[in-house]
Amino acid sequence: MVDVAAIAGVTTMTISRYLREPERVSPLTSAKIKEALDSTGYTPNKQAGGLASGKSPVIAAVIPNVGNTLFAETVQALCDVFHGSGYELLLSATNYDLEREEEQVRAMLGWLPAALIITGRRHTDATLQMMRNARDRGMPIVEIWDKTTRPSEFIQVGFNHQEAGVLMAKHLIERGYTDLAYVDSGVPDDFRAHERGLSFVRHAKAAGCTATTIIAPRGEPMAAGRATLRTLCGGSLPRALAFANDHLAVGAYLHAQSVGLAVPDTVAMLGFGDIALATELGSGISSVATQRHQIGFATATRILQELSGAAASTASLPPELRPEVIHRSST
Amino acid sequence: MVDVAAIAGVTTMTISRYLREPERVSPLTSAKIKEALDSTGYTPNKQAGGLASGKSPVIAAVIPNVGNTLFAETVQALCDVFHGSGYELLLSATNYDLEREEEQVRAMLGWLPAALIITGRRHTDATLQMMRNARDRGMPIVEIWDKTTRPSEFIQVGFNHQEAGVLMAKHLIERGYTDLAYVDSGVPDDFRAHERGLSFVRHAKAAGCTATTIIAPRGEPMAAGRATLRTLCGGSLPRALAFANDHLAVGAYLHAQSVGLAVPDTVAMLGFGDIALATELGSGISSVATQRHQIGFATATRILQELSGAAASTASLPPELRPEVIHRSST
DNA sequence: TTGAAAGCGCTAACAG
DNA sequence: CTGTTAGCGCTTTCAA
Repeated sequence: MVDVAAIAGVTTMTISRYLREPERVSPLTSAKIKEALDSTGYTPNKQAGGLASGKSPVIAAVIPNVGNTLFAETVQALCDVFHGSGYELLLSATNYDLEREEEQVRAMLGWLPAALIITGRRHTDATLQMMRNARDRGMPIVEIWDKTTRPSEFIQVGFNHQEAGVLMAKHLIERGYTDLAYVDSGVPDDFRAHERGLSFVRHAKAAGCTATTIIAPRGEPMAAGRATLRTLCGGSLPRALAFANDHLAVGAYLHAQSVGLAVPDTVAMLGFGDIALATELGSGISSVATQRHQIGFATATRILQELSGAAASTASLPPELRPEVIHRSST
Repeated sequence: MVDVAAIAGVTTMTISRYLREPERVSPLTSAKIKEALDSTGYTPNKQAGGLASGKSPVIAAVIPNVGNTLFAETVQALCDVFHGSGYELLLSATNYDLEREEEQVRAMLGWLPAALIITGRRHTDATLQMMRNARDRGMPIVEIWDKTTRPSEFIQVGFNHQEAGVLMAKHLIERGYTDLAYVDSGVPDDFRAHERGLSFVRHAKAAGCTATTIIAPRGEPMAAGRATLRTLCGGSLPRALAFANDHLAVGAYLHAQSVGLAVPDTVAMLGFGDIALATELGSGISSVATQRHQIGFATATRILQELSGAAASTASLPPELRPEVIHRSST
């Protein structure tokens, strides 16, 4: 910056001002600075800037797994919205491990990000402590992909997984099935999937149905779905299956196709997530649409709003992200 | 840090040292510092640290689209390897737009990242200039998902797309097909897909086959694949189709199933990317395996190597990431 | 409209 | 093993 200033014949202060509030620099000076800037290929050092100003144009996001389509699309939406707003995205993956989440959050907060996006509402005590501290210092903290029924201490952009579980049970019951099972994710810390399962089973039983939970093996999810159905075929096969996610459902559906099991006549299947494939496969797999892109979009929008100083009261609430069963032919 | 130092009864320098080189602090002092650290919940300010040390524990990655499974898995691998190494990942998405890429690179370089990961080898002149400058200052720059046959000015971790195109053509020719077509991606800036297509067609023609290129519509790729096949069925259907990516192939495959077109007897299909679904669908779609996880892994490993000061000569070359046709039943 | 001075929180280099 | 000094590159605040 010193070089640029020397070339333009001004002080660094003027350069700095030109970069942040160009309207406060005279047109003549601006022209000189512009030229100097081009000739040097200057890139402002953001660390120095952040240190001096106490803010940093970074937004931190902590996600279980970027490789998962659901989260990947949410992240993509974040990138899209933040692009052009001047914020960068600092990303980290926890691999569904709360300890690792804690480390990541600690590391990210060291960057004094303008906001923190974190997945879900379950965190270690230490993580929660850090989140509260940060919030109290004015940092917007958004929990995504979950939503409690009562008001929460952080902003939440997502939906209620208990309701989602009930929704799944209701759908199957309405379609006339009474012998149900929930195929749960094999990932121990995938709390949201387990939560849907619990309330699925609870609701189904309360409605007088048979309902059990089956845990899919870990590993590649489609293969796990396939394996689960294979195992079930060995014993007693429930009349209708609700899956923790579409990948499991797809795997099971494909297995059914390959062994000639009729869907939904012999076994009905309901997925969760509504990935593109659910529409395309066979005559369509019924699934719960979750608006994963919308979650990213709403989160980013809400954060930008908060950061631009819109009072919490005026800040419009995130749009309703209520999940919805998309009925296709597998149920 | 001043507070922590006061509580522990030492100077900030000792705290700083404890955090970075704990073995150089006496056990007694360490214990006190540890306690002070816990009691305050101190989080080091990374901007200040970076500014002072001239390095920053961040690695920048510029990717076309995080929502795409291929890149998402690469990114996931990056996260996994960098986790624990002390580096964070600064991520941005270009949406296959070189202008946007330029902006992003400029913004990211402002963080003085320890390394830069960028997708592909085509960039605007300004981007290239920035990359060269950075490299000359010692920053490892890695171009991923591509590889030129000649030595390149940057580190490349990926494979050669011309060879991949030839590979696809060869596979189909070996299987006895002579009336071929390449279904290209509808994304104009997906250069790598176009490049595979060009050499696919060139090789096929040189081998005496008929070969054309068909451009898939933009939009959701499976739907695009389906639409492409539907269109082709209206006119003359080539005997074998090579697709720019597996999503297109899957869409087309599903369309074939739904209209009762025999695969591969009426039309053969070869995908690219080898996503999990290619294995699972029907009796399997032949596809080119690209080791997308491996690309992330090799990139991260290589970068850590360079950063740990391993001389360029000793740094082991990234493992061979040669694509490979996985033959299943669709060809 | 521009500049001067001070300092953000940390670490490098050296001294003790 | 621990402390002192200086300064990273920028922005804030105030003065001209």
